[in-house]
Amino acid sequence: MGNPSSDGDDYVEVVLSLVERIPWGRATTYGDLAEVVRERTGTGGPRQVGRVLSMHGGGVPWWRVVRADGRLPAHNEDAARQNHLAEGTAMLGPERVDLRTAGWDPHDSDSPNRP
DNA sequence: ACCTTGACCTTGG
DNA sequence: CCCAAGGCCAAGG
Repeated sequence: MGNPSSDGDDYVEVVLSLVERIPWGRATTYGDLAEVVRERTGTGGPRQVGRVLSMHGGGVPWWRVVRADGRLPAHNEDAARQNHLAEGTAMLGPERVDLRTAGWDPHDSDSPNRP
């Protein structure tokens, strides 16, 4: 049943809950995340995911969400880099996550993937 | 209702 | 690899 409080809050909750599930040392993209969120809430896109993280990302590992090409978030690249370094995330360059290895698909949030 | 902005994506040169 | 253009979705002025 729906929580009639507000759809906007629901959207935010869905995004944050998914971001919290991204495993240590892995990463996913705004686009893939938005795709799953859209299936659950019926709305939103990559930019909306970015908006949510910019406003409410303080309590979740936001640095594990990167752009489609693996580049770090466009406003906190420095902090993101430090976190990935600490997590030992597979990187291609100093500013790019290796999604081929560290990529995590929010669709398969139940099982491990991409060894 | 129109226009601008933004933690985006994809394609083409 | 770098750059530009068009598309996309919602919020705020």
